[in-house]
Formats: sequence, C-alpha cells, structure tokens
Amino acid sequence: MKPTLQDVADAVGVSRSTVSNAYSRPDQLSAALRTKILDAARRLGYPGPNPTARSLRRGYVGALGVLFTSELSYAFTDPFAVRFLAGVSRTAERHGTGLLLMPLPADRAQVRGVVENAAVDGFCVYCVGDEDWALRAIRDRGLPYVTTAPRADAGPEDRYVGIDERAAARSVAAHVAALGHRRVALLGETVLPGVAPGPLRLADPTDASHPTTRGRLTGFADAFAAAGVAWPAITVLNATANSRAAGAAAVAPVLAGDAPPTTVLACSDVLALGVLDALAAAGPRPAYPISVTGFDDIAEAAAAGLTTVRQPAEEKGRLAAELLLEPPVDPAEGHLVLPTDLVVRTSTGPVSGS
Amino acid sequence: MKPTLQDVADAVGVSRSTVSNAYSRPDQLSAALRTKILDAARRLGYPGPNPTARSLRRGYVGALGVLFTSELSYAFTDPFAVRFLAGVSRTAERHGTGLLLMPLPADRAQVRGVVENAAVDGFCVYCVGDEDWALRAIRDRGLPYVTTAPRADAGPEDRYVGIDERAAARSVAAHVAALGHRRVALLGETVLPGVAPGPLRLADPTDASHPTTRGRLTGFADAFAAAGVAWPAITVLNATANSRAAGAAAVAPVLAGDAPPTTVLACSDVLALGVLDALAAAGPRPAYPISVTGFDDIAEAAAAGLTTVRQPAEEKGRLAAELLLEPPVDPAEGHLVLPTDLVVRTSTGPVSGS
DNA sequence: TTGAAAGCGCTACCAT
DNA sequence: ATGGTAGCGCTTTCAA
Repeated sequence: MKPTLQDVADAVGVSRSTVSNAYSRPDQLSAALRTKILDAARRLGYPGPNPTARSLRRGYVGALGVLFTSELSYAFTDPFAVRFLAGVSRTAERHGTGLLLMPLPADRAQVRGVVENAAVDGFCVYCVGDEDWALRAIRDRGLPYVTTAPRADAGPEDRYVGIDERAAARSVAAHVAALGHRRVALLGETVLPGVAPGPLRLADPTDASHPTTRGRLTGFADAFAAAGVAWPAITVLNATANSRAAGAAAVAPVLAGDAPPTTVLACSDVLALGVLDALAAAGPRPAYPISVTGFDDIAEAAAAGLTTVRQPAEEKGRLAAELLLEPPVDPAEGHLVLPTDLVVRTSTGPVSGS
Repeated sequence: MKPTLQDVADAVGVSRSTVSNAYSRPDQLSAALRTKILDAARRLGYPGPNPTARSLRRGYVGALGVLFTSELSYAFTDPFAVRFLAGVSRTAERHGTGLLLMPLPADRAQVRGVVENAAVDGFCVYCVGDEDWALRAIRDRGLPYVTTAPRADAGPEDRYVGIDERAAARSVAAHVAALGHRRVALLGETVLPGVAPGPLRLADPTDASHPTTRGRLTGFADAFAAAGVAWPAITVLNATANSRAAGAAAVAPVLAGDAPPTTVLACSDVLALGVLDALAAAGPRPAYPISVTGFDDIAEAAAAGLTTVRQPAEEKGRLAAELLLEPPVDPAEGHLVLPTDLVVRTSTGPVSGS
C-alpha cells in the first residue's frame, strides 16, 4: 500500500499533526524536525498529503469547473471557445486554480451525474442555452457559477458576462440592409432542435431554441424590419453544428434554388466561413455576388475578409473567471455586458442584381 | 450549513447507508423508499453526495491532470497543443473522465505544490523538456503518467507517445538540401535558456536544452552533414517563445545581415509562419527567395503553403489518454512512436542565388 | 514546539 | 431491503 501521513509519523516517532505541519505550516515546528520528517517521507516514498483528503478537510478544492454544452472536444476546436478559454485560464492561473473541463452529456440523465461529481469550487458555464435542466443541476450544487448566455430566469445571485446580442446583430444587419439587400437569409446553429440542415420555418425569431441565436436573429429581424423587410419574407437556415462544414451544408440548398438570397447573415464566423466555402464550391452560380456576414471576429475572419461583429473573446473568459474567483462585493456587479464592434470587410457589398 | 447525507437520513428516518444507496446503487433499495429519500433531499436542498468525500472514500477521482510546461493559456493558443488536447479530451470523454488542466509554474519550488495538490488519477505531461524536477515530482506522486517528449532516463514503467523527432527533421532537411541550399539557418524555441532572440552559438545540436528541439536540430544537422554542410557553418536562431511574433523577431537580425541564409528550417510551424511574416515585412531584401520549413503541419501551414513535417496531433493526444485510461497489459506497449510525413508545399524551392 | 482528539462527508462491508 | 460499523487521509483546534 501507498504510505500515508500516519506511516511517516510512525517512522519518525511523532504525531500526525506534526507531519502535517511539516508540509502545510513549516513555521510550526523546528527546521531540524521538519527536515527529519521530510527525509523520512522521501525514504518511505510518501507522496505528500493526499489532495482529496486535504480538500475534504479544508472544504475547498482549488479548481474551477468549465462546462460545455457540446462535446468537450469542441472546446479545443471552435476558435471562439478556444479564445474564451484562454481568458479563463489566464485568470485561473493567477489564482493558482486548476480548470476542470467538463463535457455536458446530451443525455439529460447523465448531466446531473457530471455536475454532481465534479470536485470544484464553482462553475463557468460556456454556452448553455435553454438546457434548463443543466443549469438547475448546477444551481442545486449550491456553488457559485457564471454563465455566458442570457437567461430569462436569471436571479440576482446569478453571475453573467456577455454582450447585447440583439443590438450587436442589429448593427451588422443594418449595414447589410443599407447596402440595399432585401433577399435575406439568416443562418444559425440548431435554430430548432432536431431539424435537418437547410431552410426551416420559424414563425418568429424568438422561437429559436438557443437564447444566443434568439437574440441574434431578433437583432437581424429588427434591422430588416426597419428597412421594410418583414420577418416572413426572410429565409432562416439551420446548421446542425457550429462548423464550416455544417454552415456550407446549410446554405447549399438555397444556393442551388431558383431565387437565392443576395445576402446571408450567420450567427457565427465559423458558419459564415462555411457559407463562403459553399459559395466558392458552387462557382458563379448566382450571377451576382452574395454578401456574407459572421459573428465573433475570430482570427480566420480577417483573413477571409469577413464582415462581422467583434466581441472580446478572451476578455469574456477573463471576466467570467474573475466573477468566480474575485466575487464582487456588490452582486449587481456580477452582471457584465461587454461592448461589441461592427467590423466591415470585403465580404459585404452593395446589392447588385437580379 | 449545507445539508449533508446525514441530514437527509435523519429527515427520512433511515440510515446514511440507505441514503447513500439511493444515490449510488438504486438497485439496493425499493423504488418507493428511494423516491422518498430523493424527495426529502430536494426539500432540504441537499446537493447530492459531496464529490470530494466520495473520491476519498472510493479511492479514485475521475479526472486526468494535463500538465503544460508553459503557461496554461498556451494550451488554448498554440494550434498544435489545441489539437493534441482535442485528442486527449475525446478519449477522456469516452471514459467519463474530467480533464484538469494544470500550468507548471516556472518557479521550481511551486511545481511540487501544483503536482502534489492535484486531485487526479494520472498525469498527461505535455511538452515537459529537461525539467527533470517536474517529472520527479510527478513520479513521486506515484500515479501513472504519460509524456510526449523523449526522456533519457525513461524507465520501463514510463508511458510515452511521440514521434522519431530526429528522423522526421532529417526528412525536411534532406528535401531542402536536395534543392541545393547550403547557407542554412535553423530556428528553435528556447534553444538555450535565457538567451536573447536571434543567432546564438551552439557547439553541438545535442546541447539544445529541450529534448524535442535537440532531436529536431540533430536531424537537421544529419541531413546537411550528408550534403557537405558541417555543423559550424550552420546558423542557429533562438526564439524566445513558440509564437509567430517570436519567430519573426528571431530571424529579423539575419535577414538584415550581410549574407542571409537561403533557407530557414524552423522547429515548429508557428515559428516558420513567423519567418514568413518577417520575410513579407522585410520586402525583397535578399535578392532571392528564402526557403522556409516548419514542423507539425497545423491548419495555417496549408494556407500559407508551408513545407513541413506532419505529425498526427489529435492521434497523439488520443493515444496519450488511452495509455492512461486503458493501460496496456504489456508495459512494452506503453511506448508509442507515431509516423510522420514530409509535406512539400510552396515555401521551399531550388536555391537561386547570390 | 508538539500531540491528542475530533471530525470533514461519504461508502462498503457484513449483519440482520 | 436496510442498518451498524469502520474507516478513507487529512487538518485543526486546543491543551500540554
């Protein structure tokens, strides 16, 4: 068996407390005794105080749980998520706190298990949408948590860091509308659950299943309504994942259709890049250029000349972690709304035809 | 105080064991009683069994520690690291295991603390070089671990997944040598510790401080030696970080010099992209094109037309995690060497001048 | 400066 | 099907 603190104590002939002090409170015993104890520990192969036991006794863990809606690997695959995490990790690092990355299983029954089993001091919930059951599990854990998506049922206790999704979306859409576009398609991920890629019927933008998507679609709708394009005249496209491939697959049908849109506004850069891919693959099918916009302003967006809305990804992560690790005295300061910028590049231009 | 299992037991009038069973072994009690217990728990606001206490009792944690030499945020910033982690996380996910990301502090004294305090079942050591003290701390923990950099003192117990660094490096260098290049610069990150960006004197490739760099420089040297270029004739460039900016800063001096090299071989794609950046920034300073090569084959490499060595990043991560989570019965199978490919693109060409 | 005692919250064995 | 008992390995008063 692995040696324990008790074994070391026995070997040296002191009490457990003293051995414990040798590790955790060096000032509580003579240097000589401490050396003697540490030497004995080394000799016995004692690996130092067991972290789990220590946590149990001390009552805190020294780790933050980072929860993802999608599979965990998404965290390392989606550019925006990666930058968000970089921000979180920077803060965690400063606090000597670990980051426990946790996938949120699609199976509801398993969610509770994951949340309940996590040895952490708080949760950073990345991108949980209307998965209320998930948030309920987190709440039930009784630990502090911070979300990045707006929630209808947010209480004063809830910590949040995000952007004004609707206003941000309105800004790109207004830009596109000002360029004269009237034949419009909006593209989102999982606009409704379990729907195939491509166009779908959405009675109202607020029917979208994910709050972030909801906010963005609503903002898009706002701007076009102001330009005289009513909601029913707008095509909504569903992507089955937040990836280039899924974005491309979602637009493909309308591109091949009779009256393709003159502009496609995507709810993320990744999706928008997929649209660009599809356009490139389709060749000069529609006789006019199609204006495409994204959301987030990831690194690839600049290279692709994508018009988009910039939101401060790392900052968002940094602040989320700070909300947990350096809780504001005034709970009202636990609700942060960050600024966004419209970034106009070459993927949008005046409507030119047909 | 937060309610405990005991409180629930008292409220229902059963023993703690029964409450525990209600959570962990539903088949051990009647459905009716279980419901009754769970209801009471909900009513009391009992968050479910405390994960720390459970881990202590059960003797395992359900988490893997992922250790980075550099700061933690590097994990989310370096493209190769990100893909490696994606692989690790995929496997962890399959096992319902969490990933505890841990920065390895530069301060040696703190390293032990970090390693000793981590509540994990094993360590995946990403890119620890000659930081022996770090590995020693890990070994002392007595938990299984896997490394991705070759180690001189590796024992039969050690699990490892990597590539043949030297042979891989030799393959790119041979390609460049075959193109006629003889004025050669090699670029690595922290070739020697604490050295300024730019050229440095390295008596022998095996003097490089990091084993990975050592292997790659040695491979480069092999190929050029075979082509008649002796080691002392080769310029070694030091970058102070593994980033584009650092790569650019490291080559800048020689680009501005009297007799710039006709080729620069970098130890990573990120560094190589930095060289390309510097070349672009410098304009047509040397009157001939400079051939540049990278290492890893990250996504950006393809877009930039970078000639490089491809190594299976995600696979590496996946296998590393599997080595921990599905330990091979035969310890000899704990040492994996993955294949690499030379990918020739447009960044290399025949020597043309001066 | 050191040690004894009292748990932290839970699970697993073995009875009943 | 349920409960009693005995710790998991540690830290932290408090008293000596």
